[in-house]
Amino acid sequence: MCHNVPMPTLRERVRAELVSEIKATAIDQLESDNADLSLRAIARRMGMASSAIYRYFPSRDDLLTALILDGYGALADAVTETEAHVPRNDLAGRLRACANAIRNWARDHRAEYALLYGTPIPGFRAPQDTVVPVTRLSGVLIGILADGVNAGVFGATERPEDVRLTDDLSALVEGFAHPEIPAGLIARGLTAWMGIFGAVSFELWGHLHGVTNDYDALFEHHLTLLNQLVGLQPTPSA
Amino acid sequence: MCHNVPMPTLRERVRAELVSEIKATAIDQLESDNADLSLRAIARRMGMASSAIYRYFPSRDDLLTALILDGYGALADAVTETEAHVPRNDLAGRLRACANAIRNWARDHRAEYALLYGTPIPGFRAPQDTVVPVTRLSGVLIGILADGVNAGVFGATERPEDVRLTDDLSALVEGFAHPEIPAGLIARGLTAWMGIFGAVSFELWGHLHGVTNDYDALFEHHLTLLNQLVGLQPTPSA
DNA sequence: GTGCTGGCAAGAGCGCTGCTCACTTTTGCG
DNA sequence: CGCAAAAGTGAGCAGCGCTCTTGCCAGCAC
Repeated sequence: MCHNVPMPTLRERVRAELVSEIKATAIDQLESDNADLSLRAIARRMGMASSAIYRYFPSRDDLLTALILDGYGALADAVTETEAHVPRNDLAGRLRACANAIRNWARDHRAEYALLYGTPIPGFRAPQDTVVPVTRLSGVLIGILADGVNAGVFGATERPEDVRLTDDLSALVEGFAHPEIPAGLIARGLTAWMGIFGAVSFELWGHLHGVTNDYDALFEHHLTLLNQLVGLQPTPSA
Repeated sequence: MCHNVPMPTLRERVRAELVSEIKATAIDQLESDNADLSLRAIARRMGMASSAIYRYFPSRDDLLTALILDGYGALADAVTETEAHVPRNDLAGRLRACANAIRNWARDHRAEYALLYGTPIPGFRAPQDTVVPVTRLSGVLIGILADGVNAGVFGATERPEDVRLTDDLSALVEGFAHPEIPAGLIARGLTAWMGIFGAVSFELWGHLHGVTNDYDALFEHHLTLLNQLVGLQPTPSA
């Protein structure tokens, strides 16, 4: 009865191994074929009976939900890792790094990005489970804004706006950011945030086809505009 | 052999009727159930054999393509119609009207919006066919920018940027807009455009859940920010 | 009016899917 | 070693997209 002691049985270890192999195969199938994933195809590729999959995932939607959860985590990892390498006082650079990390991760994991930020086809995507990694991701942006408030970057230009945020978000901001971030600045951050994901989705879904061939340059310029929209200077110190 | 004379045979008329009834049933099914559309279900609901559908649409993807095409047209209609009711010199109001028309249409046609701007699941979405209504939609934005250039609204503040647009887009701009629109302004318009669709998608796909309960206010403020980003004053004359 | 032809509908059928269930095999603990 | 729990199997059900054969029936030539 080793309850909370993380001593995995060999059974449990091989089970976890198989679980992640199933997920890897699923992502591989999603990524290669643009078709939707098929449990039977996964089982076929893994050399096991299709019914055996159900020992590990009770349904196809549960597999998808697991993939979505992993995806949010992986994206948050990529963003935090990239953003951490930027000097803390280079606020604009940090936002750029976040946006580029999101874009690069999305381009490298098209299918997963589609799962996260594409059409939420079925009825799953349990919000209770995804809230943790999503909070982790948005926390990076909030951290940038908080540091900017601390540094007095936005100071005089910002005036309170009429956007009412939920108590959840207010609590989240309070939890993440030590200083108080004015609601107007949060709103500007949201505009930038939605602009980033809008641009990434537009690029990936082909809505920029025929607009430009240099997606990198467009995105860079996009970020410049968004940076000055939230009130961040290109390079404050360097 | 009434070739180009639009004299529809009674056969052709009832056929067109049935085609649009199939499409309506498909959209209804997509809208009510959040499931993906099933030709058999459509046939079942219309009281006909499933194989009969194939007389009108050679495949399920062709039906989807037709729906996407109609969707782009309907969205372009809604936007142009709404934008036309705004005084021509109220450039910011026209952009607001476009954005609100997009958002309202998306909220009223969730499934169709998902088809247009969600995950492009299969391999279809023939770009050759969708280019016309898409051009019609983007032309509205270009028209606003062109009128702004004519009025000298953006004048001094705009400097050339390093975003290289495709020849296609340049030709499109030339075709639509009589004056020359600087590439930097086009880029700003694109940022606003992607910001609008990003916000609409975020709202519809539930990514603003727990952020705010007042989506209207957030979107309005979002538009204010985007308007001042492209350099449009709230109300230039009124 | 009769015969024919071409579009329309129906239904069986193929291979695929998610999923269930009865069953056998394997595994690891007591 | 014995045995229960877990893992894996294969048949089977209902649904799907799609095809093919069959039959129906309106409209035109004569």
